[in-house]
Amino acid sequence: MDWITQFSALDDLSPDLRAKLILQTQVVSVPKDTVIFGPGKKPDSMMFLISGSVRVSQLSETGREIVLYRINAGQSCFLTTASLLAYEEYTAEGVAETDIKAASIPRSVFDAMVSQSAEFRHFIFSTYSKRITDLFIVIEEIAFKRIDIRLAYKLLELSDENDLVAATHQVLATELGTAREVISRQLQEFQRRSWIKASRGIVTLIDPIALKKLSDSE
Amino acid sequence: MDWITQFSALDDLSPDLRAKLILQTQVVSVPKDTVIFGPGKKPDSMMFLISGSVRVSQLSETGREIVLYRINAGQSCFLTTASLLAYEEYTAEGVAETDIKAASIPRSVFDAMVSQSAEFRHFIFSTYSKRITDLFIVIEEIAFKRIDIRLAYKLLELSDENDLVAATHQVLATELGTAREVISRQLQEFQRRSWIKASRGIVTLIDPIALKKLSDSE
DNA sequence: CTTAGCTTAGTGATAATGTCACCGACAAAA
DNA sequence: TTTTGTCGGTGACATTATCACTAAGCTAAG
Repeated sequence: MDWITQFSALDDLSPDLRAKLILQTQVVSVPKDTVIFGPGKKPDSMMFLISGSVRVSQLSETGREIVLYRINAGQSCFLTTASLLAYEEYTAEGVAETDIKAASIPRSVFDAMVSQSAEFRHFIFSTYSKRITDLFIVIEEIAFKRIDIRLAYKLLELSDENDLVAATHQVLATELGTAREVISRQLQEFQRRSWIKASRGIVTLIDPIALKKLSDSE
Repeated sequence: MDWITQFSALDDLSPDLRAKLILQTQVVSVPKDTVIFGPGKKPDSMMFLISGSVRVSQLSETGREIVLYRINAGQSCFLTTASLLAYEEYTAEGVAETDIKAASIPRSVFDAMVSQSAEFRHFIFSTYSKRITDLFIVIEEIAFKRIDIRLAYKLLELSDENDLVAATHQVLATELGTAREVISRQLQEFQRRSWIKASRGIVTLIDPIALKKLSDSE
């Protein structure tokens, strides 16, 4: 199966370039929880994610952590790209959140594709642009938004079709870059208002409307 | 005078591409304090900064603001690039901190250069990479570092050869994404310890060594 | 089944940071 | 010289972070 079909942004790639790209890349599988890159672990090729998701977070010296964004299927991992192109060191870490499949693209092939295909260029620059937007949003939120608003938003984001959030307080704290105790206390407050029901490792949303209202209140 | 000489990363550009680039770009002058791009103000071309500096900051709905990074001479402004390439809307704002000169590059010329020159590609990707690193650092600092440490660092960064910092408390607050009162109180504490002398619009560093020591303390 | 050991969550005390409302000091312009 | 706007100071209070500890729930080994 041709992995490029997963990348709708590359639909318009010319047949010969498409063939060339497939020929020169390799599909790799990586098990869940693998550290793809991080401090002291340089990626060895550029990754285009075919299935699964990768969580990218920033680590602090003090052991705290904040989730920056996620790479989903059909997106390229711009940190592996940037890391290989610009020889910069990053302090961020990328971890496979699920078992993943990715196309591994050598530097030289990447460079050739950028040179030869306007579609490929557009895809790459769009990816960069999207990530930068994500980072801007993270900055705005941690700098200016109240933690209860951010938590309400995150609960809605992480909830499944049954309004369940399978996450420990610590995981939620990491998502928002705060401390576990802060999350525990906020969840107690939400529970007191009957917006959620908290149990070990699971948060049940009872009143998602109320949470939505809070998360929207600037 | 050939503006490309200001961009050492483009030294290796081939003579014909260099000539082409100069021919197809326009050098523009922009006075200090001009808003180059921002919410509701899209840039109309990509900018390569020849002289001066541009301050890029993120605005919040509540009127607060945080400085994300600066573009200096010899660097390209990747937000104008990203904005024109990816049609994304950004909430960040770019302001000329000084009178500036910049090379204005049309989209089509940019695309052609990326296609035809490996050196140009490298320059562009390096710029992107550098900015992302800057944003990572900002996130780490606002999420995990104490404000006194960040302020000490910023004072050292902004001080001139006479250990003077020409900035109001409000400006320092914006640099760090915090409130003026917080800065006022921290400066009072620094002054109490005889590390600085504060007067209207000016901070004099009396003991930069002590400030350095604080800013280095994890 | 029971208990030991680990993970997860709860709590009080205190520190650090942010917010609000206001005041006074200073400086440039009228 | 008066007015006006910018800048900085302050108290009261709210929010968030940190620290040290306890307790509760889950799992697996004895």
